Amino acid sequence: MHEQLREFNIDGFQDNLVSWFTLHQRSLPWRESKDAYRVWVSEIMLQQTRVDTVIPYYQAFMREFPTLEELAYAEEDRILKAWEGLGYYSRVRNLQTAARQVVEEYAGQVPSSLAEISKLKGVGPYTAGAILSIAYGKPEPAVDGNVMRVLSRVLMIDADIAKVSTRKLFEAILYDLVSKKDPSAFNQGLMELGALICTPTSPGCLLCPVREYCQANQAGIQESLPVKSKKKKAKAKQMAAVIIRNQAGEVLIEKRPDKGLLARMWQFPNIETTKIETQPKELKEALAEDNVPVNIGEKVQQVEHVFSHLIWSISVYEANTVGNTNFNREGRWVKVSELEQYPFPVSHQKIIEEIKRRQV
DNA sequence: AAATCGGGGTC
DNA sequence: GACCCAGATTT
Repeated sequence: MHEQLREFNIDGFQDNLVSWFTLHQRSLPWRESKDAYRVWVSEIMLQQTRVDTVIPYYQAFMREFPTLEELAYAEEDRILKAWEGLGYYSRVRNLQTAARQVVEEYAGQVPSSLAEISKLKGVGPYTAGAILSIAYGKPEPAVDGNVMRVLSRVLMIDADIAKVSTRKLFEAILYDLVSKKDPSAFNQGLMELGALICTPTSPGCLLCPVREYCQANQAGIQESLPVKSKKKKAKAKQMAAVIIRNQAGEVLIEKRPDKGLLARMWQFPNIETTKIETQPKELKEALAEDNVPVNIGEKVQQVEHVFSHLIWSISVYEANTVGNTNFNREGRWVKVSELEQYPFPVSHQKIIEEIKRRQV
């Protein structure tokens, strides 16, 4: 028994939590079935993403890719388009890689052992535990941000939840604490409690089904837990992007590199700059290098876009081709009406909106 | 262990 | 602005 659970009423805590979850759980689309593929997709989508944001994406995704096999062999632009606007796009590329793994190595059956499921691309400690407990009823810990907040308070633990070592501490505790009778309801109950009652600010302790077991509540310090170190703030990047039209009135788009930020999403040609004044000249030179001779026109838009670790400040210019072009990257000339077929990051969707505004 | 990787809701 | 969100991977 883990030392943090000495004198802790494990059975009472489990019973209250599972009963509360059974009675008060929200009706969510991924709770309609225990199918491992459906549970898996939902868990990947929910990583660092709110339930309300995920719901419409999940429903559309399951209509588009109803089975593991259909996802495994879909075109990459289709899966990125289905993820467009959700962020952390490597999630869906890893999900497809893993779906192929399951089809080819496990005959299409999502593995049910911790060792095997953990080998799947994009399936880390949390997701492995979530799928194993929810889809297969296995008593594995599933430690997400909700669970760390709830347990920090219940067991009055002040370790920094930003650290990996703290997540491991909670996993070790949960091996003893998780219900062996209903691991699915227990794990989902912990997360549901964190989402509905044991919230980051002003938790609803008066409504909490496990208040009698909560050491932080008894000490009156629930609002000061969990402890989490601050992350440093985002860095600003100045960019210049360009809407280039050819003589057919088409615009030039390109695919981003295979790795890194927004990998393999589409975008308008752009460069990083240091000075506003020289942006038109720098754009013209960069495009000439890529065999797209242009005349740069007016600046038509300023896009500010905030990521978690950086801020893009994009000046957007218009341009027209001069003579023949032979773009030496992965690019495409497309009609404005065709832009919506390609997956763009939100920052460049803002540019598309501006193009459409200026057309009407 | 720290940095990277999105986007949106909330206070 | 800062924080948070059913985190995983890379450096």
